[in-house]
Amino acid sequence: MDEAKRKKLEDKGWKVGTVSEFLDLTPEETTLIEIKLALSRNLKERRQKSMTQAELADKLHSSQPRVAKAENGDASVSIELLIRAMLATGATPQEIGQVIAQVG
Amino acid sequence: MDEAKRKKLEDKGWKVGTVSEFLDLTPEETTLIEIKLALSRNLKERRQKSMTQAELADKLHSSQPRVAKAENGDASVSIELLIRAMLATGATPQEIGQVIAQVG
DNA sequence: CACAAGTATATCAAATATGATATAAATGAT
DNA sequence: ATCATTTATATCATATTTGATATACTTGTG
Repeated sequence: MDEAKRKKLEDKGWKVGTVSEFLDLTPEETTLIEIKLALSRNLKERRQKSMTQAELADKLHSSQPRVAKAENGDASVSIELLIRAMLATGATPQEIGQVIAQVG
Repeated sequence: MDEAKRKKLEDKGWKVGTVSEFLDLTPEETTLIEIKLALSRNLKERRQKSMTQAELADKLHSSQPRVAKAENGDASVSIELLIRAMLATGATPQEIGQVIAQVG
C-alpha cells in the first residue's frame, strides 16, 4: 500500500497506522473496509444524480453531515447506514449486491 | 403478512407490532430486514458446514451467544457483524453480494 | 466581487450494538 | 437414561454509532 493511499484512509478515521501495522490487518478486515468504501462511492454517485445531501438526509431521517460522512467513507459510518442510504436513493438489493460483489 | 410470520419476527425483536402497524413499514425498512434475514440464514448454512458457533466466535473475536443471535436473525445484530461473520466463514464479497442480490 | 446553495468538519448526548458471563435448553452418542 | 457437546436465552457494563447542532468551507451564479 502506498503512502498516499494510507494517508487517505487515516484521514477518514481508519486505524491503518503505519505501513507495517497495516500489514497486520487480516484479509477479512481489509475486505470489510473495501466493501464500505465501495458502498460509499456508489452512494455518492447515485445521490448526486437526483438530490442534495440534505434531501437524502430527510428521506433517511438522518442529517446532512451524516450523509456527507457516509459519502466520504468516514469510519464512523456503519454498513447499515450505507445500505439504508442506498435504499433511500432507490437502489434495489440487486444493485447493492452488485456493488459488494465487485469488491475483491 | 400472516400472523405466524409476524409472531416470528416479533420474537426476534423486530418492532413489527400489529399487522396494521406493520403496514406502516416503508418498503425500504422491509427490504433492510429481508437483507438481514437472508444474511442470517446464509451464515448459518455456511457455518454449519465447517465449525461450531464457538469456533466461529473465536475467529470473529466475538462470543458464541452473539453468533447464535446472528444466525437466528435477532434484531440486535448489525449487518456489519453479519458480514464480518460471513467473511470469517470464508465467504467472498461475490458470495455476500449474491445473497443480498437475491432479496426482493 | 457578493451571495446563495451545497458540502465538509467538529462536538456531543442519546441510542444502539457489542463481547462477556452465567445458565438453560437441545442434541446426539454410548 | 446419562452425559458431553452444542446452541439458545438473559443480563449487563462498555464501546460504537447515531442524529442534532453549530459552523466552516467550497462552489457556482449573478
